Amino acid sequence: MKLLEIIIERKANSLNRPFTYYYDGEQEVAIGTRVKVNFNNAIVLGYIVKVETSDLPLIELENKLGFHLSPVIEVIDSEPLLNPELQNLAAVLSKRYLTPLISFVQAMLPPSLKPALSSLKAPKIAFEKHIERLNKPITTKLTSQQEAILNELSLKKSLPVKQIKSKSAINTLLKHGYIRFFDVEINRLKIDDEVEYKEKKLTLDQKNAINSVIETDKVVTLLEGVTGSGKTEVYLQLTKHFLNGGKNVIMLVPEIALTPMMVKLFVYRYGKDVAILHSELTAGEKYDEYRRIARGECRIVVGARSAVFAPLDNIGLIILDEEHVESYKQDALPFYHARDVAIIRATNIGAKVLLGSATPSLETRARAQKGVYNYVLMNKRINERALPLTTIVDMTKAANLSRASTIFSTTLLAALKEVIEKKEQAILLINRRGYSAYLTCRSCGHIFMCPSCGVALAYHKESHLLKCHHCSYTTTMPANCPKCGSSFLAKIGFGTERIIEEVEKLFPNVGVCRLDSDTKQSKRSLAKIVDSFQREEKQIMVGTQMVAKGHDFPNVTLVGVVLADIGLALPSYRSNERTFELLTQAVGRSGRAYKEGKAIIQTYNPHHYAITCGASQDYARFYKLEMAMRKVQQYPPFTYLIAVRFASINEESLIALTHKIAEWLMSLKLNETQVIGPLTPYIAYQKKKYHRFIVIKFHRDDKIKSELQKMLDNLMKYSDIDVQIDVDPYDY
DNA sequence: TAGACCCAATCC
DNA sequence: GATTGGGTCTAC
Repeated sequence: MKLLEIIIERKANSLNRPFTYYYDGEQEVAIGTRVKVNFNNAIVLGYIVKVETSDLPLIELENKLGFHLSPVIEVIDSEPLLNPELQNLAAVLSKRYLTPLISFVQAMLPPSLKPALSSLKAPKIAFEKHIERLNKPITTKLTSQQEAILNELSLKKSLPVKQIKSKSAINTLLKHGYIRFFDVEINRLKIDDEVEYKEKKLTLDQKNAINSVIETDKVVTLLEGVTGSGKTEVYLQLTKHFLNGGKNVIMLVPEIALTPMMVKLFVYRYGKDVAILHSELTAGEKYDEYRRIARGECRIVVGARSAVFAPLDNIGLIILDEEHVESYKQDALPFYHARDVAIIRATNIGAKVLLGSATPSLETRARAQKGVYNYVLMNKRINERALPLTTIVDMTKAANLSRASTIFSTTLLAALKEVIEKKEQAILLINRRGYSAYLTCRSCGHIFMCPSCGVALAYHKESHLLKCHHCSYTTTMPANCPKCGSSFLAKIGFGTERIIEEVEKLFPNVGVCRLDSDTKQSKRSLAKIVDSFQREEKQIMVGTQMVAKGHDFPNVTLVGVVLADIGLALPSYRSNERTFELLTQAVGRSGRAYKEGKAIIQTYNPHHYAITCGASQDYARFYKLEMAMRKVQQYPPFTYLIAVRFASINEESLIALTHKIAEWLMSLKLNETQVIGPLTPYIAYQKKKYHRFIVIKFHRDDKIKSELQKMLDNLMKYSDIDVQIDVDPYDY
């Protein structure tokens, strides 16, 4: 009889431990395969983490172990889902991030293979029916169609049935036993590789960068290269170098939807050796790609965040393009950062990591500066192109405001007019969806709030709804104030919809389109909007930060940031960095081809360095000033942060417990460690639960994680309180 | 995390 | 008398 230790699909801290079942069936059982079991009156899938054999009878085993043993209902897989390298990585990450092991195992696998009951209903292998020739000699008279099929079969060995027009010819050939059907596994993902690529001659900078990555004895290299310095070519040629050396490569990009070019280039260059993994693939496509990688049929994986877990063997290099982009951090369980996972994984297997960015995250840049990472700079643009001429408009100065519009300054209005007259294009960026930021009652001051989050609801004109931008709550636009009954409701602040309206009012005959997460509902509509703008059917595009990313519109000569300050006020130590990055990106959209570009930034903080440096695309200065700020405030990279988040239906017990935990953490008197809180988050009440959090700021992790682990173990008793730990949080 | 069990409130 | 909802407990 086999004793199996399994972890089950539930992602609760209190269940983050193995449970033992017995199995006396015939099938092979190994670490890393899934089993179906009965767990506390429910059928769940478990994932085997240990296998033991025993000759003792069941009753004696139960006595020895001290609990009742249940049988495994079914063994699902015939072989392990994860190779030993990934098994080990999951275990390491679970410890590092203080997160249930099962959540990492699930993150590593496509929906069809996840240890979760839902995987059994997910897509299976897809087949296509083919025919092949049997070696029975031809004894009957053949029609011309039958003959044609046999001829083709003698050349190609097998043919997909759906390619053959005449069903009856197939049937006759089958009946005579000349051919037979068989199934061929197919790949549901069709990759578009319509792009021209010629290997480019490298500049000196690029050659240096490539050699530096190859020659360094450090695991990580930061490639800081200004926009247009040719980082992509460095990635492609480094990939070639590693492939030639017999090693495989993972290429991570922030969001595939916004950077289709990178995928196309790799696919064009390496064809079937490339697999693609990202969240917009269907479950079937993910499954097919995953198996191709696991079977060793590919040598390069291009993908988003979770592709860092690709089951690729023999990895020599992991590249992260746009290393600073926040989407590399997963903001739900398991809270990992793809960059850190890449570094851990590469270190374990003796591979290298290349981080590329024009504006590296401060942590990365600081480590490069300190010599922890190898540091390569490429600050020459290949096609020397002037930076856009950027103007910062101080919206606190009355002289800058225009009579024609409450939103656009005279400067931005004039620039828009000029673009329209010249038949060029403009992008207007406003980092807020909807029509107005909130709705308030003119007579009593009531503000319409989300009942589940307690934040102001945004008014959306197109759908005529009040929407919560944090949860899915929506309600119809009320006619009267629920408090005083007044019908004088004011829409305060503005978003993309309002900007569109303003543009249409001011420039009635100009085509305008909107790009934000409301209009991008589906993959197709995003592409449609982008396409129509690309074909210059529309002259002005209004959108959220989405418009600032990736796309290349050669005829855009004006970028207007309607209100640059929105991000600055957000409660996070990273808000300056976010604002700087957004502005740098936005400004960089202007004048990308031969025409000279302009950018206009409207702000109430015209002297804030995040805004001035963003406007002038001065990363070096921003880095210096922001580092000074972080040092004073003791934020990363000068410290490490861990956020411990608590949630409960019962506010009183939540407050009591979080205070107790904060006091306990402080009483540990850990070296150079600061315990902050309990704090009330921006969204203090959500999904019927109250929220609090504690932040731990520290310089070195001597004991913190082990103490937090103790806390989690003790907290198992309090089932009415959820605890989540976010290592290296972004939203504090 | 989710089902089971218990108890009380609520309904026709 | 049956049904619904909330709180608590536990898992191999």
